[in-house]
Amino acid sequence: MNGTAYVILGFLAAAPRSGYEIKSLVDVSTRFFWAASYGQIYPELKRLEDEGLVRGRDDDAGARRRRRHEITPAGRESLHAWLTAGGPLHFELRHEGFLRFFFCDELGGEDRRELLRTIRASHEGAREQLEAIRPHAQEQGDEGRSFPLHTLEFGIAYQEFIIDWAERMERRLAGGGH
Amino acid sequence: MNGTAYVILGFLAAAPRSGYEIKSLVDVSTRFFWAASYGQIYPELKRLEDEGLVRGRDDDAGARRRRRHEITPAGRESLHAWLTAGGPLHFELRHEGFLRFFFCDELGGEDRRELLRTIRASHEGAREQLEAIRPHAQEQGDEGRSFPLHTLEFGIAYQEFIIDWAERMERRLAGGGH
DNA sequence: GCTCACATGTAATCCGTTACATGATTCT
DNA sequence: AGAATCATGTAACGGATTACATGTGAGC
Repeated sequence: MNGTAYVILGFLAAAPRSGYEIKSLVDVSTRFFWAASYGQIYPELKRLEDEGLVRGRDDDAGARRRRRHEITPAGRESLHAWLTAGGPLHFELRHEGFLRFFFCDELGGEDRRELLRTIRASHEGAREQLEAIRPHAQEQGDEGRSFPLHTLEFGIAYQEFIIDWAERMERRLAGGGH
Repeated sequence: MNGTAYVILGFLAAAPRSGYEIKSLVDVSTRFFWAASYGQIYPELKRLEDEGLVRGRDDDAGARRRRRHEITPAGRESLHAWLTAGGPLHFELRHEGFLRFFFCDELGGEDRRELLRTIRASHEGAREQLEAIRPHAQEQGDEGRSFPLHTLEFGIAYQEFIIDWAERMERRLAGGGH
């Protein structure tokens, strides 16, 4: 079972959802530290159904064709087991900006500062996207789920940490000359 | 061309290397924000050779069978073009700890604090690994390449930022109750 | 003599994205 | 009428890891 399976179970634990809804929720919440695409979600929903962790039923209530997925008791158990499991946590970062920065000795001073501006700009963009999501997290908070908002606030602080670092480094390289 | 190709070009820009050496260098430097395995490096070296960005020769100097790879002028150009390219930077984070934290409303107070301790412990581990690498980065600094050390120091600060957040959140959840 | 580090590669597999194909409904 | 959104899926592809296969040389 991979992380994406638990994203699905996690959202289904709060309410039954369609695959489309799960994807939309991911896009306004977990995507900055755990993204997921349709190409994963639909096959994974089927797999979870086969394993008995999710039950899917064609939904005739609305006008539109739609498949409603519910978490099963076994699914809840599996989710809880994952949430409380010991052992190492999967952690993976791929950051092209830092990779370039690492090789910055190959560059001149102006190119270096330009790179830092690019890094800063991209994290400022990410911060804005997170800020745009805040209303959704706040709604979750109003409904008694406070951790989506905690997570979002961490995410914003995380972006700001990198932005501040880039700023400091820009100034340092500007001062030191080259 | 993917990021891993540029890791290779970046290291070859400083000195000719074998595939094995490149992998070893990655493991003591870029792996925390850009990892690479043999399964990527060897085929990628071949591909870069086919494209004329790298020249590989069987090395008879040492006793051991070994293939020595040099960057070509075209390779240097390609590296420089990548280092100074505009446009968005690839950035990807997958963090199982935050994913769990996001779904923490499903848990009780003690389980939440335990999760935060697990998150903190894993980043403390990462920080130690980075500290262990410091001598290598310092050597690079002594040889005139200062950005590996800058990058490492950022990496350590990054780990500490997350550790501090986890600590604060632990205290907050301990105080406020569940 | 044994083990560790050096050294090169490939194959299977996994995980994930992108693009495609299809179609209904709602909003303007 | 047309565009956007809701909705479900698959196929092709790419990127990366893991495990495997093989062998040499250096130091204990």
